[in-house]
Amino acid sequence: MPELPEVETVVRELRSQVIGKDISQIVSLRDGTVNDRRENVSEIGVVISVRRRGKYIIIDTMNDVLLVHLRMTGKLIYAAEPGERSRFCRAEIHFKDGSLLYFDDVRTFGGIDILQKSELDGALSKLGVEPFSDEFTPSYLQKRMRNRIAPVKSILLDQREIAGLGNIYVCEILHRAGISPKRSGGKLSLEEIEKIVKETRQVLSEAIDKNGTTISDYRRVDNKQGEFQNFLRVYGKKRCHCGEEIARIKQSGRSSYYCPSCQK
DNA sequence: ATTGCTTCCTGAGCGC
DNA sequence: TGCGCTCAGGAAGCAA
Repeated sequence: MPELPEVETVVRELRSQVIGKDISQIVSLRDGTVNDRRENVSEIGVVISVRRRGKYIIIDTMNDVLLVHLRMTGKLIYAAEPGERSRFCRAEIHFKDGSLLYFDDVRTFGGIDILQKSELDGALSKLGVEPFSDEFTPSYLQKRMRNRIAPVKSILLDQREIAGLGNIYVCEILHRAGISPKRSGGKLSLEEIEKIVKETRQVLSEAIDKNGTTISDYRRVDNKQGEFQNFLRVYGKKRCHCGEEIARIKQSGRSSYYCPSCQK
């Protein structure tokens, strides 16, 4: 499930593959995957830059902008020339030099929006702070947690509060911070909030260094897997390093893994 | 304003 | 071998 480290890995790899290339066409192989929201449909143009905001991939071109979200099972796979499509290929981005990006997506939740540059800010306006920005401080998080009765797990997953965290990394962050996912956000001490901020940056940095976590579908642009799945401490685990059995509970429809002994 | 549930989708894994 | 069931979950939409 691509979260910030996986999307960041894809963005870095896309930069080295597609910047400077001229888009010839975008082929939609399934209704709903590609959404062209421009008023005037014309040449998209050369790729100027590739960026990330939360879990969104932003591909800036000369004339427009492509906003890609991988959701659960989306992948962007580079090929120097057209070959056999995967069974789950939903779209293709073709370049004038003959190379292309396949957009594969088993569960079809992901998509590619083609926007006018002026629409981009609006499309991203609801997203909260970036974990690596200066705005993500204990004081910011404390304000967002204040008086909240919702579990800290749910608040950290909310993209309007912090952009980029998903189920796997929130489980890992709370485990490293020693905080139970069941705790109400409003009941956390400043010291605990400081730990969350520190461990968020730490876990995400380590995961980016390992090119993300491949549990099932996530792949890099060259179709390789990430390696951080080998360093997970709690997500999908049976036993904690302390010897205690890892507990698994459902919180708003998602699995939370935690160690009842290490996380209070 | 906050919260939590439902929905979208399809493959994998499991019991029988 | 194959059927039916459950599970995985990001985020929008909606109801309370």
